[in-house]
Amino acid sequence: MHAPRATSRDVARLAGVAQSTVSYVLAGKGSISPETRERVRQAAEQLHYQPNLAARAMRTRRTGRVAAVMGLPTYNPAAMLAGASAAAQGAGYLMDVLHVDGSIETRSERVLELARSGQFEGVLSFTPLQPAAEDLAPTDVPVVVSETFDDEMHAAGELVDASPVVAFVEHLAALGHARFLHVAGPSQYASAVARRIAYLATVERLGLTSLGVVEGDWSGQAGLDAILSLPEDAPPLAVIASNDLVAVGVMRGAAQRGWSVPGDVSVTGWDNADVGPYLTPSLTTVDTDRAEAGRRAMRQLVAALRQEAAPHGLPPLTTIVWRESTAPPADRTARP
Amino acid sequence: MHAPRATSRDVARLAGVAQSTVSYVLAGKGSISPETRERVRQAAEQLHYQPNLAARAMRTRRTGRVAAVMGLPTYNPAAMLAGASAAAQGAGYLMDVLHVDGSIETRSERVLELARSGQFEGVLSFTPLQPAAEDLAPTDVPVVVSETFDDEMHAAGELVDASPVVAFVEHLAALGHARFLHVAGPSQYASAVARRIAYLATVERLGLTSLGVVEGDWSGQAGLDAILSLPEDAPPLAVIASNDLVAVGVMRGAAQRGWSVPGDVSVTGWDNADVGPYLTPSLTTVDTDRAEAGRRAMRQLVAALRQEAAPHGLPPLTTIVWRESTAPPADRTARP
DNA sequence: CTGAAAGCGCTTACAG
DNA sequence: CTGAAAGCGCTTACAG
Repeated sequence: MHAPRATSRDVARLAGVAQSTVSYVLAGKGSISPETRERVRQAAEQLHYQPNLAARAMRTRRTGRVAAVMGLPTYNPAAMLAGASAAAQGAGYLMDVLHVDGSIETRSERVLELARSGQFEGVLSFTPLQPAAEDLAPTDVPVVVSETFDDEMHAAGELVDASPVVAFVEHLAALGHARFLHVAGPSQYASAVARRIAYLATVERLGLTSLGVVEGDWSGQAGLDAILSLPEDAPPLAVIASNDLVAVGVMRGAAQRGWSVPGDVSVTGWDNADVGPYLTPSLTTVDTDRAEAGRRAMRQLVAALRQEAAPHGLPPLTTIVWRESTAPPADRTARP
Repeated sequence: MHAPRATSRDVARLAGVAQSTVSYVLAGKGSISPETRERVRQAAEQLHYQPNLAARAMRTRRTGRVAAVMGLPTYNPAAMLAGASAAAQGAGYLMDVLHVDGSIETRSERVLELARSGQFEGVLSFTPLQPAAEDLAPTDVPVVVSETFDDEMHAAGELVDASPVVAFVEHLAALGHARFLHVAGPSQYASAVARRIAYLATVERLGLTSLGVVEGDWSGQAGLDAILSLPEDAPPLAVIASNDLVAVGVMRGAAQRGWSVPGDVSVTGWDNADVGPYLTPSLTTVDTDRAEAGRRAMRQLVAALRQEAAPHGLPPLTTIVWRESTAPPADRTARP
């Protein structure tokens, strides 16, 4: 049943040629006669021959692999990894995914180990690292940290990230909303900070009232608690939640207090989760093109490998999806 | 800034010893004097020396790595991979994650390539493969397909998988429900088939009425469509949905038709998604211990690597979480 | 206690 | 057109 692993030597023996000839034939290099070529190919086929990549890597000093490192999983990273993987393959690399966790120091150390292990030609990190990490890696093994998920406050990331918050507040104000609440993400996250700043700036610029910024942990409970702690006269108001799960918590809180959504409480999410369109009311949210984010990040690594400049000034990855959870405020004075 | 990659030769030169001595010291083998040991260790530290794993693998014929192969991502695989990774590390292996897609033939071929590449000591597949794949791999590279997600109908997997369906129907019947509907998953999935069989058998055994089994694609739309196509006199009924997303679609469908949940329509999900507790009503569902599933699968691979028997007869991985979406049927005759 | 040497399976200049 | 040989960086018997 089981096949023993064949080496190029085995193939050479079966084909009656030198081992180096096998190597030439399979690499498509050298000048080998068509007959020999065919004999070798058949022998290789018959033995299910496949080059030992460890040996090849040692000889060529090229592994053809890059590592993609992730920390705590961002909400459904599959699409992002698919994009990165496709970009890697397009450039002639295979991508492995590795998970690291612990403090930023631990993660940085672990990434350096990967870079020094000789297993990878480059490392793309989707988790923040110490700035020094990119410099401590071996000369020929670039380490690139994806800006998309960086903990630092890059100007580009900041603006791109927060622009939907501005659009949300402006649109809701145009619908007639004057009172807002923001259930923010934890302030360790650059994206959470950027959105909070954008929220406060926009509310002030438009002369609106903010009932506050509540810091949450991206959980449904955070949204629920935020609503339950509001005064009875809070509605009508508009809530900018840090993600869809928080927004669902907000909706439940509203239901518990007898406030209607979207009339008494309009709410926006972030992430475009699968359930969004099927909630009642369906949820207004932000869709992020994760596959494109992955592709862009990998292209940065490939540019570093080729010692080229990385592409710049690309369009934002986010799109707003308007649904039923955002509407003009209900006229509460007209109520029974 | 950048450090060139150091080899054991570099360390030996710096420490003033033979290259083989470096190897002995770092492996903790051989009998090396404490002084030499210390000199070598310091030199290695100073140069950030780290053994080239490709070279080590070639010499030892051991890579210390196993591959975990996934197809289309199961709903949030992170916990499962974390469990598998922990089990691998506990057994002295590093785990890489690779994604494969395409037909079952393509995937099987790709997995065999991995097994023959010399990069991995074993392969654990979380995606179904052709039965022959496990036999065509090299003698010393076991390929194990995780039963948890197998497409084939294993007796064990079948029973374990479907038991919550039995419990759902029994419990709902005890609450007074007599009319049921099942929105099933696609019949290519073993789990979908097992649940459908369990549903039909239980409904019949208890003398209940089934309004049918609708085959869906795990989407919210499937749940929505199933409800919209029911006759006006369908309620009160209980819907067994194939997952939480489908269940949310069912809830939206009920809202559109003016049917209350859980009074007119009780509904159960599957997966214990994050949003479940915050929906209105909150969703009764099935929680699967994904980390344990990953651990068990990896233990099977490790058992194969050690040529030991795999553990058997383990308790099920599922727990039912009862919430608000399941309740006694409303008395519709008493309605306005 | 330490070092010289073989060899893992490959690729690639080089000699025939 | 083909083959013998070196060497990638390691580990490990073996000789001193």
